[in-house]
Amino acid sequence: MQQFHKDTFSKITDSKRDRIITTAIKQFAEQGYTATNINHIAKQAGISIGSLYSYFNSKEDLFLAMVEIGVQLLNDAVAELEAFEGSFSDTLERLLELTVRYTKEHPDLTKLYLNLSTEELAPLSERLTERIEISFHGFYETILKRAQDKGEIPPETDIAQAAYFIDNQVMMLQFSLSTRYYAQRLKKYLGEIDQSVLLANLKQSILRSFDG
Amino acid sequence: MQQFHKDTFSKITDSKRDRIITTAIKQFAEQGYTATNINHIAKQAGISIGSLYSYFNSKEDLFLAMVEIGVQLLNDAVAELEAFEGSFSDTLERLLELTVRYTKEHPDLTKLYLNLSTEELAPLSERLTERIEISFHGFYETILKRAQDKGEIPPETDIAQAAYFIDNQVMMLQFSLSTRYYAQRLKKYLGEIDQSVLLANLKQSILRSFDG
Amino acid sequence: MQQFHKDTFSKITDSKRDRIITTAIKQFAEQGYTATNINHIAKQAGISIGSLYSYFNSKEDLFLAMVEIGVQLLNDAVAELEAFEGSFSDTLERLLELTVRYTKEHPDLTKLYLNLSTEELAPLSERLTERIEISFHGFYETILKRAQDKGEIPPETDIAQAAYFIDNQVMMLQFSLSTRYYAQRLKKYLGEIDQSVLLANLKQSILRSFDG
Amino acid sequence: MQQFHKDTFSKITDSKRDRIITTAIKQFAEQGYTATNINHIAKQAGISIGSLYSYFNSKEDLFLAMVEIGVQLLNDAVAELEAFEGSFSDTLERLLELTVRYTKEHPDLTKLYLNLSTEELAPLSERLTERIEISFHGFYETILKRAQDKGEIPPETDIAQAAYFIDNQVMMLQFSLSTRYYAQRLKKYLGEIDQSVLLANLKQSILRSFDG
DNA sequence: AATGAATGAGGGTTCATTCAT
DNA sequence: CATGAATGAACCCTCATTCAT
Repeated sequence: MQQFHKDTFSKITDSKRDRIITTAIKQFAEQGYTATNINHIAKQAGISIGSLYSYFNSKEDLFLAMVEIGVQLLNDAVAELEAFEGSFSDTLERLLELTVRYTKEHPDLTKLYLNLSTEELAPLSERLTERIEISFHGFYETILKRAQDKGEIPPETDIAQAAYFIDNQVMMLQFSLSTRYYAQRLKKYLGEIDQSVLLANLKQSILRSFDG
Repeated sequence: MQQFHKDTFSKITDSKRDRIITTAIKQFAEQGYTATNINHIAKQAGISIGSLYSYFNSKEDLFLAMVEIGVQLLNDAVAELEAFEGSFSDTLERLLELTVRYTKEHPDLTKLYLNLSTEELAPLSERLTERIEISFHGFYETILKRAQDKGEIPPETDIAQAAYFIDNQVMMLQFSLSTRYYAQRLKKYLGEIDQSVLLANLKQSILRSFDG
Repeated sequence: MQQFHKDTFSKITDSKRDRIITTAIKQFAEQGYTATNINHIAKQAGISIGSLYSYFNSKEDLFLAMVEIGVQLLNDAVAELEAFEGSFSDTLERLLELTVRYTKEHPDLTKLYLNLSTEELAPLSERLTERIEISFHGFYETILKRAQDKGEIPPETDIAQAAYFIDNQVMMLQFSLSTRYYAQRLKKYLGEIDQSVLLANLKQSILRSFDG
Repeated sequence: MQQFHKDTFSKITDSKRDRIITTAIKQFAEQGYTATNINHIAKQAGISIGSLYSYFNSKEDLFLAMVEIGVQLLNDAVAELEAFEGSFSDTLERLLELTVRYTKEHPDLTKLYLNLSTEELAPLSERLTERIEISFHGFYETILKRAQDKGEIPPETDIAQAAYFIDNQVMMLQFSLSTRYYAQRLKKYLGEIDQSVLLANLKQSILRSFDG
């Protein structure tokens, strides 16, 4: 599988690598791909531009490498959750809590993801196709199938579609928790709502949508 | 209320205005705000840069004017729907159909909207705050209240939250219908699904979420 | 003798002509020739750009016409003074007073003149050569010759040079009274000096320079 | 104390730095601030625009840096003169000679200075306020005080004003020696005068202005 | 005569990438 | 390997001038 960074990037000190990652992700997240200045990233990360180019072949690769890191983080978190054995309702609750925690810990990654989903970056996102979103997708199918087996949701439920609808809500939740625009939109709809109430209601709404 | 174009823009021929609007929206939608070249827009629209700047004070204003046009179009469509008097289920069906139609007719506007929601453009979107999204917001509350009055949904339903969750699904639907990234995501979840099936299922899922 | 405005400029209403003159002189004076925008002048003067170009062939001509008007104003003031029959000392005093009055009434004209003297505008100033500065030059020679005849200054005084040195001081006085830079310079040298004291001392200094 | 160039400008080869300085000063001097094209300066100095912008943050800074260099040159020259211990008359003579020499060696710097004094550049000149003109100002006061102590000029002489009047003449001399406009003006007053005669007369005129 | 929309070359500045040290 | 100076195409925007109405 292709990698977006050169081998040298694996060999540098953790501290330097972290500085680059943190800085680059932040800049790309906040300014978008085109408006972000690679030279500024290097300067702010305390390395030379030459070095940056010895770790990544181009701006594009740097960007994709950063996205990949974000995806990996999410993958790890979800994998942890997949092991959880509880009722469907509890799993859903944990999923939402995890989503909130992940998004609050890494708000820049969600912004980055939103940027990536933009038409401007479709050519870039296509270079990522195989790797991205595997995580949640598989997870949803797993827990839904399990719930179906346990009779928690009706046997006639179309699992793929259910997974898709749930993911829609989860994604919008992420956006709402990390970007100004969607936060503002949420506020317009719900005012200064308590987060736990929102999560509880979202869970109930999802659960109910399986009834019938 | 503030306007983003200069008065001169109202005075030019419809054909010229349409060429500018179509070209500008397309470029901004496909390339994003920063990567879009104002001079290219002018050339492609068949006018001089000087003229473009006599219609709009800046790239920013041009962009916002284009977004406003998109919002207006959506407002008009929704207003039409608001007059419809049918069952909640039928109204929902019409809403989804309208969404599909609008999105397919104006895929660039949805892309534009996605761009606008990006953190990079938060400063711009804040210049629009009052105007945008009013349309759907009010519409949802109206039809939900009406449904509640008619006993089609439970009296204890939190209308604001229901509206928000529905809008989440509708927005994701729009993105899925107009941007490569979300289309790809939908395909990963659902394969080459028939659109009418998707809509029917989405409607059922939403309706069920009110039961309980 | 060449004129810098077209005939049409003579035919418009006084009010319109005055508005143009006031606005143009102010802009040129404050922003310099190159940085001044002709279209802005037209707008601010309440006329169309087309009209402006029907009065003047070019930006250059407009500028020169404005300078010419300033020179004419000064000529008139000096001519009035030339008729004065008093002692050399009194004449000098009146000259300085006149200079102050003229400069305070028309600070923009002095700024304009300073701009004109700049190397950038040498090609323009050369188009004015015959007309400009005639006024003061002749005036100085006249009063100095008169003073020499009356025995107020020594017969061996080189009148041309004396005139030149006096004009130097008068010009610097004008600059000091109308431009920020020279006002600041004066303040550095003399602090918050009373103007009448400055004038009195300048007169004395000039008078003394003839003694010996 | 603030500096107008970036650190990089100090690190380049002398030859390159000199080429930039010479070219920039010449262009600014001859065309004025606004009409000067930064890209032309770069090209003529044999460097890229990008490089120029890596030495200076903006056109404004480049301009101010050039002015500062001129001021420094003058400061150095004056400092040299301040050490001279001779009669007041001899000192004055040396001052005028120095002025002539400096102005002929660096005619562009005087033109630059004239530009700077223009109202258009008042905002820029204010960024320089503390540094500029200190040189001559202090020098005049020093030599005048010394002359007063030695009884060469009357004890009641107002030194600040005398300094100011002398500087006026010295500045006009500089302008006359380096700019077309003031050279032309001098010619109108004095014809094709021998320079040494002019200097001698100016010195006498100044000296006489202290008698009484 | 008056208008002001239209033009497009030109200007200050940025930034991804290269390469000599 | 690391550095950061150097490059120059490209971008947003301005403005003197023209010309159809």
